[in-house]
Amino acid sequence: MVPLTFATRGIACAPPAGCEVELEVACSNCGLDPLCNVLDYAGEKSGIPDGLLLRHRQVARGETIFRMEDSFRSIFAVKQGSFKTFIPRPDRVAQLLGFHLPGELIGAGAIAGESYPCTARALENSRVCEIRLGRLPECGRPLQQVQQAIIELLGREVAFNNALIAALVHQSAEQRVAGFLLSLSERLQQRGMPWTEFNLSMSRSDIGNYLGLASETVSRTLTRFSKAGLIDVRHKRVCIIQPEALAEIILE
Amino acid sequence: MVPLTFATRGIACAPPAGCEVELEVACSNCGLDPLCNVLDYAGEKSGIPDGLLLRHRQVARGETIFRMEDSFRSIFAVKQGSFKTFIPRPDRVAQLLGFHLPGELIGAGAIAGESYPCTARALENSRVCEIRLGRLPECGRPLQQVQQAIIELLGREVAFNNALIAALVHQSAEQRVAGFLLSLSERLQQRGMPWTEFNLSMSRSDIGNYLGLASETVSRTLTRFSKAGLIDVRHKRVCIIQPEALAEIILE
DNA sequence: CGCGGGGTTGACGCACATCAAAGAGAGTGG
DNA sequence: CCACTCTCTTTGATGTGCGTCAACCCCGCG
Repeated sequence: MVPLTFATRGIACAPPAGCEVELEVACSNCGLDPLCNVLDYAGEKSGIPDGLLLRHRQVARGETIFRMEDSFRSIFAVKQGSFKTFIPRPDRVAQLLGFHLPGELIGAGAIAGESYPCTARALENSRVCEIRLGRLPECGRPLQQVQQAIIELLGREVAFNNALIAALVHQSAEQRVAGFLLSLSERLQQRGMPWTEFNLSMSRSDIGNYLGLASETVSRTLTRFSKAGLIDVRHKRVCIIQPEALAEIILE
Repeated sequence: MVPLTFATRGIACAPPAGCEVELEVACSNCGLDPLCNVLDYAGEKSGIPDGLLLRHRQVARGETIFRMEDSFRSIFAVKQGSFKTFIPRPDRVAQLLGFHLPGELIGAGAIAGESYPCTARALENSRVCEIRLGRLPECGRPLQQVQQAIIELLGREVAFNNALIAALVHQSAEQRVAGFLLSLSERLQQRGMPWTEFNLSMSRSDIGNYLGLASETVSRTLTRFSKAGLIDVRHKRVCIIQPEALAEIILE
């Protein structure tokens, strides 16, 4: 069965000077790399209008990069750290839509519309690249190729969401949590980040909200996995010990 | 809360001669109308290469218009009848992804990829329009506009799926079934079809599979709604009596 | 007429939500 | 450095929504 992920993927940028490079996704591993290549951003500002590409903006933990209903301006790529996207609800607790790891895109869902359909907030101190998509025509690149890149990007997103829906609806709590852990691990691996041991930057209730479980259930399931020797959890730190066993659980 | 739907929307075609027109979606209400307009298909075959647009193909109940892994060729628009899309599973029962009503698209999720991610099967005797998307460059239309139309189409799909995921994961059986009924009704209304009374062309177990419920639960919930006077169900025929009350249920 | 597949209805059990309370970290201030 | 608080996490006890199993019903079809 398809692991629980949700996806949007990032914008290529030059690596920064003198910070923990190992925790930052390389441009070649960033989901927006294809788009950046089309735009010829790989080389330093080669003919790019100023302010069209904002590299490595710092975002503090808890800060939001856009809110629901804000008019659409940019797509963001996570370079470092992590984000959550959610729909604030007047009456009830907010509805979590997804988590975004290094190399992944945020805001792609708004491309077709006028405004962002959700709010995006940093789960930890992070860095993002930003492309002012509305100003793309200025850059003089062939629009056709840019559009093609966007279509492929959205297509992956659609395919992904379909898989996610199919997976989520029928799975037990154990399967969802196992899938969630494997999904995080796979996505980190895909972007060239450490993937056997990593941080759960989101809270248990965020995970529960995302998976449709109570936070207590998430907690219980994690400790059960830990006692069974499948993983090691200490606070927010997770180590995947037996990925095959987790995969087994998902398959029932 | 967002009602349960999933969406892809259709290709504009000329209405057929001498068949139950009231059960067939008008071109102006078809989801692919924007794309058709860009291609200038509204008028009869104005400069369209032969075989690029196939209008009003008959599809018998149970017939599949494409299977998973088939290489991508076309997007389909339902003109009449209904379809289900699903992922066949070797081990277990098939996983249902969605239902497609008149005016809605099928196969849009494959645009970015090489092959269809699911199988599409007619739930009743139906009619579809088909656009050979791979051959679009031949038509001489500005590719840019076509791409823009596709981007918007995919964007809607992404937004829709996000809403669906958010809704599905947290809802009770009653909320899911109520949302499902309202979703069907709204989608029919949107396409100018009869929407207070209509056919549930799919089986109870299809609905259950789609909503992540047992078919018995779907059945029980429907009869409960019926006894409460919210709807009227007789076999496959449904009449929505108190849409407001159903909407109320969804909001908890 | 009998047969078969989908639909309905009931009885029962379990997985997970809910409620409650105690434990553990991260700040904050003395 | 140690209290103190606040939030997040863990763990336990209890209730319930829905899945599962099983029987029966209804309708279409040969």
